[in-house]
Amino acid sequence: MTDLARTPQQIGNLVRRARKKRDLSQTQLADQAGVRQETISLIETGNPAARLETILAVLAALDLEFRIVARRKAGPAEIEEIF
Amino acid sequence: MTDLARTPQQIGNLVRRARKKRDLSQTQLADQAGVRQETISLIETGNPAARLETILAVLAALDLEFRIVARRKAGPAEIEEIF
DNA sequence: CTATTTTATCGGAATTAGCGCATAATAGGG
DNA sequence: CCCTATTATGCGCTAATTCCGATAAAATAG
Repeated sequence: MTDLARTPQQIGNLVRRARKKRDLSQTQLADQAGVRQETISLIETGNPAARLETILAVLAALDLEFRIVARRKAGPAEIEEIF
Repeated sequence: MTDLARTPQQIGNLVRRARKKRDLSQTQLADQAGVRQETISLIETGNPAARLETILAVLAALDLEFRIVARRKAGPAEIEEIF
């Protein structure tokens, strides 16, 4: 489970994986994050213009958080981290 | 340097610190990130509705990146991480 | 294969980022 | 102190999220 989050797609994939690991539906996660199911759908599919506060709310609902770190050269495991 | 980024404010502060460490003005950073100086100003002051792609572009311009990790209990050093 | 859950999508309304252009306000150096 | 570089705001505009209320479409269960 790579936690690298350089693109909206990667973030969306990580959100989806974390949500499924907790056996939550988009609707359930949406409720906990205070947003709509539609919004979760957009985020998981990589909406690049999502609002920062929305992403943060979703991560918090999943007991996750961002960390800002020095950019590292992407290793083989991270290349094209689509799924 | 705490890289915890739970709120737009924390992210803004981290961006500002990283920018200054590199001796860049908002205008210079804006150019590198492909946005406007005003946008950098807003981000640094904690604009909660900033677009995700904008934040990612700014971080990339600073050679930084997000990582998504399990939320940890905020230690004493992170409490009220305003500056 | 059918029914139910889950996810993706639609129209409209409201809100707001980010752009262009421009200028106050603030900070810093000489 | 003053002048300059830097940062914070301003207005009009376009574009796009997000909300609301629903509903297709897709996936899963029975």
